[in-house]
Amino acid sequence: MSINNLDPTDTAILQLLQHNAELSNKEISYKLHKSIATIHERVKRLKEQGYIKRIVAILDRKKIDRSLIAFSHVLLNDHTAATLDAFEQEVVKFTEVMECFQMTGTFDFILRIATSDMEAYRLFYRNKLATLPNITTVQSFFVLSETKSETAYPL
Amino acid sequence: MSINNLDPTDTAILQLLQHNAELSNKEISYKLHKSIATIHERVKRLKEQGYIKRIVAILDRKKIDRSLIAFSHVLLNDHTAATLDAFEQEVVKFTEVMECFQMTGTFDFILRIATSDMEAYRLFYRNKLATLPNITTVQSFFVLSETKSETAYPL
DNA sequence: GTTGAAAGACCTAGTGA
DNA sequence: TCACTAGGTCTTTCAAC
Repeated sequence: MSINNLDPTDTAILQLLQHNAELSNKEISYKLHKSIATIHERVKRLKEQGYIKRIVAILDRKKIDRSLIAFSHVLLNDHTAATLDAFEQEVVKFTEVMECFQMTGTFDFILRIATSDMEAYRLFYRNKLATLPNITTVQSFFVLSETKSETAYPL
Repeated sequence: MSINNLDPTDTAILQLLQHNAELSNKEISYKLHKSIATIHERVKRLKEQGYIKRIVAILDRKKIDRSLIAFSHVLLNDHTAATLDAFEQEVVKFTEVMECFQMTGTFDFILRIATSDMEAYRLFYRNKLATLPNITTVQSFFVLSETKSETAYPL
């Protein structure tokens, strides 16, 4: 449940793999002054126990035509479980929706939307998001520039 | 520059690796009905050309004591280049700041903050974020639940 | 751009310390 | 946890198509 299950070696391994999962067990063992067998065992356990959810390739979104990122704040008509569930169930199906969080505060959801450009966002908004039932308001904010974008948590 | 440089094989490789970068060239070659050498060559090129920025381990943030995610909207006093640059330069140093985007609209930056709990967020806010110069307002929104969180862009 | 083959590196499980 | 072993798999290169 907690980070307290992890000793300094586990933590160091996670730290390394968060930044570069192409490191071989051999390279990690060298960096951490441990045997290959130890690293192999640790990594296997960290995956089995779910600390490492998956290993993925991070792409340059500008090179694959996803230059525009928008954050959209969605407010629903009512907050019954049925309405919330129905919205979540539908919105996650849209491929433009990279993330969906239910929030505290003055609105219900934050969506992170990735599209090629403003026109593509407009089409997404008109033809997909705005067609969902029970939406009161959608407020959209657009990313001008990305100052920091990190997938690795400090440990 | 564009996705148009990519043929269907490249696209398929990126699609696979975005979801699971542990796939071997052999497994990919089997899935795509190509030779191992071809896949090897393609992946190498996709990395060299920057389509694949890096391969990383995605951790379960709740297991490593980063249960609370906040989105913070920051408005600065003025919008001179010097003020914007100074803010960016300092805010990215905070390890709690996972992402920082400069935005269009009614505020200047969106930060995604990861902390262990509300008390840790309070400390971050009081001792780090609020100490930066030229901040007019900070509005914070907290994640109740994560409905979707995807690193893979559709291709 | 693609292929098969071949050498070398790596992974993985097992043993014993 | 470590060192060592050994079989199997994967990576990487290259000549050839």
